[in-house]
Parts: sequence; C-alpha cells; structure tokens
Amino acid sequence: MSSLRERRKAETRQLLQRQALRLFQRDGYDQTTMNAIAEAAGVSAMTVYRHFPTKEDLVIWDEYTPVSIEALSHSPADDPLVRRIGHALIQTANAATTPDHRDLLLARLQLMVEVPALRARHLDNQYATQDAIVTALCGDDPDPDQEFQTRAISGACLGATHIALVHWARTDGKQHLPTLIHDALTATFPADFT
Amino acid sequence: MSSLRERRKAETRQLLQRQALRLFQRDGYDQTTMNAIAEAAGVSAMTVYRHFPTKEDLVIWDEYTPVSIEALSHSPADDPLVRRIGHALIQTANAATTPDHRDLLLARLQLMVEVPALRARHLDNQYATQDAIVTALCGDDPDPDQEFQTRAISGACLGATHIALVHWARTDGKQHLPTLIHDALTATFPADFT
DNA sequence: CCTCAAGTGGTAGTTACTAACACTTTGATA
DNA sequence: TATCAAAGTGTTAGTAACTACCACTTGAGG
Repeated sequence: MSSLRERRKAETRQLLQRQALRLFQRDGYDQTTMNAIAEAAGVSAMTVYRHFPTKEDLVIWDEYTPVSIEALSHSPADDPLVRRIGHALIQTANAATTPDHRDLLLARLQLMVEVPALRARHLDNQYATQDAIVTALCGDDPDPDQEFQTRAISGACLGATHIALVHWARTDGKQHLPTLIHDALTATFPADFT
Repeated sequence: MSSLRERRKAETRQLLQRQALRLFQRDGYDQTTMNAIAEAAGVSAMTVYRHFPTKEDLVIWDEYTPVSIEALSHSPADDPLVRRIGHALIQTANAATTPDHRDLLLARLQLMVEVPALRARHLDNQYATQDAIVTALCGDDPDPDQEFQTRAISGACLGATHIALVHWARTDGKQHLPTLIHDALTATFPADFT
C-alpha cells in the first residue's frame, strides 16, 4: 500500500538528499549548513532532521538499500565462504543499473571517500554489513569458533571490496564496478576465487 | 632532549586522557562533556582542545603509537604479502607489554567497539594504516596494478585483524591478543599463513 | 636579567542536534 | 459527508562540540 502520504514522504526524502548532495559538491561538506539545505529544499530545518537524523545520513542513506544478503543463504552451502560472500558482494554492486542510480551512487561515494567524517561512517556501515553477513551464514546461535572464522573471512572480503569502491570513486566511475570488486577479490584470494 | 616543558606537556596529555577515559567508563561517552573532563583534570576547556582537537581523539590517541611499519620494509621480499603484512600486525599487538599499557589499550578499545562515533573513527584509522602499509611495500611511485593488489590484500588483512581486536575487547582481554590476530589471519588465509 | 615563544585561560561566537508545543494535512471511520 | 486520530511540519529555546581572538603567565636561551 503506497498511500499519498508515503509517496510525499519519499519525495521529500529524495529532494532533500539531492539538494544536499548538490550543495555538498558545490560548496563542500563542512561549508554547507543544515539550514542551507533546508532552505534549498524549501522546508524548515526541523523537517530535515525528521528525515535524516544526522547530516552524515544525507550522504550515507541509500534509497535503494541493495545489500542482497538474501542471496547468501541461498548460495550453495558447500562452496568456500570466500566465494559465497564475494559473489553476494558483486551481485550487490550489480544492482546499480540505471544511469540515474549510478550517478547518485558515484556522487555519494566520492563524498564518502573525501570527507573524513563520511569515510568513517561508511566504514562503520560496512562493519554493520559484516554483521548481517555473519548472521545470514551462521544463524542466530552459532558455534563460536565457526562464527569467528566466518567473521574474519567476511571482514577480509569487505576490506578488499572497500578498496574497489574507493578506486571506482577516485577514477570517476569510469570502470565497471562489479569487475573491480571481482579483481580485488581475485588479487586477495587467488585460490578460492575465480 | 626532554625539557621540562615537554615533560609537562606529556603529563597533561596523559592526565587528560586518563581522566576522560575514567569519566567515559563511569558516565558514558555521550553523557560526559568536555567541560567535565577539563574540570576533572583541573584545567580549562580550551586546554583540552589544545591537546586533543576533538572529543574522539581523547580515546583514539595512542601514547605509544606502535604500528611497526618499519618491520614491513625489512621483511623478506619473497614472502607472500599476506604473511609479511600479517606478521607486522601481530608484532604491533605484541608491543603492548606492560600491564598498564595493556589496561589502557583495553579500556580504549572497549569504548571504540561500543560507541558508534568512536568505532567509525577507529575504522578510519585502520584505513589510514592501510595506506601506510601500501606505501611501505610499494614505495612512492608504484605500478598501479601492483598497488591495487597490495591494497586489496592489506585491506583484507586489516579486516580480519579488526575482528580479532573486537573479540579481544568483548571478552575483556582474557585471551592473548597476538594469538587472536594470528587465528583470524589463519582462518582467512589457511594456505598463505601458518 | 631580558626576551621570546609556547602554553594557558576567558569570552563570544557558529553549528549540529534535541525537546516541547502548536498547527496543518491526510486517511479512515461513524 | 462529517469527524477524529495520526502523521508531518514549523517555531522556539536550549545543549554541547568546536573555533577565533585576545590577554596573561611561564619556561628556554642569550
């Protein structure tokens, strides 16, 4: 059920994020105040905070919330963990299909790479993703040793993936993102990953 | 040359960090104001900011600044990268020898695991460490492909190391930290790492 | 002893963010 | 259709992290 109210809400959210990104790119992240963003979107400052609890969230929030964790639990259980996790990560990157979505992702990532506060938040988000991966693979009440191992491997996969994201942002998205992630994983796990 | 002035400076820094950590542990990070820390240390708020530019730095700053990057460039160049980087990371953890240093490290890490803002900053610091590793291994003007590979591998090693740190903090430092890091790396790279 | 620079304190500001209250609009029900 | 509860928005006043600026004290070196 997509009521008028929910559609308006989604529209305001989108408008706010796009105006914020525009101003961040034009004037810099630190130089842009929340009041300026509110004004640019034609709403009050409070409304911005209602939609995005912090300034960082204006960049971090992903409209499409991809993260295909689902794919993980359905992947063949006898595959090596590195391969299962890696393919899920590549698949997530493949979700950004439309040019519009891709451009938005690129603008956000470039900010996340350049601005220290955003970079930190982004890394913490990846850490949360790692938790989700471990839960998807190990269930709610796993064997501690197995969980430790799964956590280490997913941490390593995300660490490798991250540098692919940074490289993609730094080169203005010229290369194919899923391929970049694939290359980073192959460089790290030449045996397990093909 | 350790003049009186420099010694006083170092003492004030230590005092400030220890008082801050004490208050953070007692009252919580967000609940503790910079003014309260200044008061507890018997200085003005301005002085706190002179020594630690942000509140986060009170926890992040490491008196001993270990990070034995030096060891990297002196490790045998024909060893696999995973082994070279891994051993350097373990060696860094081994630097925390005295009980005092260890307790301080544990208190700081526990805050870094629990408090989102600190967790994010810590991850960003690890990212900076990754840069230092890549520079130490590849030099200043490396071959792009080789740099990409090195970056991916060190990202993966740090990702695996991070979960060892988190596990150590969560279990109140009961286990041997270098061993934990070793285990995480072994779980991730069973072939390259022994 | 004198001078200079480093360290410290005070004040006034900016800005992200919160709490509390009033007002408007929307969606569903009598 | 009239009405009412809930969701969304605005306003105001406040807190706390951080900065810029200026004045003061104290240690280092000639």
